[in-house]
Amino acid sequence: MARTTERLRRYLDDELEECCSEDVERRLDELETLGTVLGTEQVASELDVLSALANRTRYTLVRVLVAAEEELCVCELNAVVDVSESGLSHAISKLADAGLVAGRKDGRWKMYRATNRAVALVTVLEGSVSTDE
Amino acid sequence: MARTTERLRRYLDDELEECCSEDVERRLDELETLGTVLGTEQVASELDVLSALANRTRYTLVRVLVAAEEELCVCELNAVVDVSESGLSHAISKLADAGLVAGRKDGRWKMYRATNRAVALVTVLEGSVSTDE
DNA sequence: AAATCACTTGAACACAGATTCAATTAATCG
DNA sequence: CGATTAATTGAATCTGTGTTCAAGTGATTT
Repeated sequence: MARTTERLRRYLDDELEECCSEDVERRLDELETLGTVLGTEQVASELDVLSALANRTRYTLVRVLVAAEEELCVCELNAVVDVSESGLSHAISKLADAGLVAGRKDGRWKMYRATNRAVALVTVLEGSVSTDE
Repeated sequence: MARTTERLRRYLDDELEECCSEDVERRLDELETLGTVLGTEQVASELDVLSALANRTRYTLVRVLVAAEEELCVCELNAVVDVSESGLSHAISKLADAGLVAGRKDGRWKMYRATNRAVALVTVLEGSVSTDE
């Protein structure tokens, strides 16, 4: 961090014609603030969502459920991904924890649907990735 | 897959009063279609973006750059995350590959800014995670 | 031009995460 | 009720990813 502060000071020297240690302190504070505008808890929660989506199996499940626009049975989902029954269950469980899918029991079958959160994220991702690149 | 198909058949039996093997075939096709509406390449690209974001260090960098609404020097970014200089560089590199940040060299300093893609994703994530839960 | 500086790259290691197998729960069927 | 079925859970394993250390690049300063 000492190393970092030195370099930052030199940068600020460059940037703002002249610069005193107060300026460095102030800038460090500003940067600190940028990082903590939203609580750690919120960020942790967002990271959970991202981690849940960042996997081929799970992202495929979410994409299918969003595209389906209806709830699907676990046994149907089994047909779209290439993992064991158990692997599928683990995947769904992680998605449910992240609030990306929601389940409902119907007799001996279990139905899952995509949540609004999932729809919003998939939509933005599709749009963003297809347009600018 | 044989196992899967059997179960799916029983489910469809349950669902549609009666059901023949054609129905099962058709449903399998429908599910297949749902998964492949958008190309594999597109999905791979979306997964790259998600993987890039799904990490505390990298997500923090993106959040800070989005919040800053201006380009920041690497030496400034070094002050907001807790990794080595090298670790920071690797992180930025992965974000750049995913099209989430873009860099510009300015003399001996290097400046990075968040891309539109990053702004869109962070915005939706913040909104989605704070609102419905 | 040698030295310093800002940043990047590659290799190595250590840890986390994804998948599977085996066992378990909750529900229906005979 | 015992058996079968759908789905879940936990333990174990194996792969992949994040981080660091050491070395390298390109720019700037003296």
